[in-house]
Amino acid sequence: MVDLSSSRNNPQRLDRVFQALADPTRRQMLRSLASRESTVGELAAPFRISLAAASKHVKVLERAGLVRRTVQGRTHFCRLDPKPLAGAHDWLKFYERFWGEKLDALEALLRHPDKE
Amino acid sequence: MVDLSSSRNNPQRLDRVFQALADPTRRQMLRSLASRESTVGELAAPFRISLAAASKHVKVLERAGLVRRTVQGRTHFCRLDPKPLAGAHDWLKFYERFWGEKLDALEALLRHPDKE
DNA sequence: CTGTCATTAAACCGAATGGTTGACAAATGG
DNA sequence: CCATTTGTCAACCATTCGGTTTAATGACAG
Repeated sequence: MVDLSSSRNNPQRLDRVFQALADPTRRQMLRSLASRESTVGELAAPFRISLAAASKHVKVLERAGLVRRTVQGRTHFCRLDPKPLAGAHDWLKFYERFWGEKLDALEALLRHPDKE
Repeated sequence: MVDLSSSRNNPQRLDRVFQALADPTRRQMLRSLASRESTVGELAAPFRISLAAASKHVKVLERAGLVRRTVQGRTHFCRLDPKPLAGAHDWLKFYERFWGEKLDALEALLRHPDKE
């Protein structure tokens, strides 16, 4: 029995992941979490936003499965869960062949079609 | 002079790309465009949405730099421009080491071609 | 008990999103 | 000329987003 909700190929999960990545604040938070586990307050610190706003961002990342949280007393420790990123990476990988060197030739051909 | 708006590392562009990818309809449109250049009507056909809605989706993809359009008479031909996807791919590549090391058997099993 | 600290919850705001409908423009074809 | 096709635009609607402020929860320190 496969856990579809956490599958790399679950399109709904992909929606949430890509949407989570669509915000620079959240992307920067992920970068920060890549180097060290942090509390919500630490994640909020680099930004000129309220703690409540940062808390919302963390929740979005959590909903996308990119962050896991462990509550210890009154502080919430967040750590990166990279697995959903692999799903996004896989999705993009399909298009890898299109941006290679060969594309330029194809593009030139499409732009200047001297024959059919 | 560097064209920042089309740079792979332009964060604003990355915002728009990830946001464009956060919708399953648009992802499917990109898939379709990967195999063949299509008109807006052709892109809209597989979905139960109005042509106007599809037109909006195409515009979002265009704003993200993922689709280029050439108008020929009354029909608009859209084709994939994959370069911004390379930027997104690059961003994700940074995190590859986080999931690459700990790929267990189950995850390898789930690593199948996209069904989307 | 009483504060203070870390964080979420709730209510609100303006802007964006994804969808609709109806009107419009322009090219095509009788 | 007239109708149809292709697509956009404008207005509208409900929902979501990213932000705020103010309140509430809950854990530690006196």
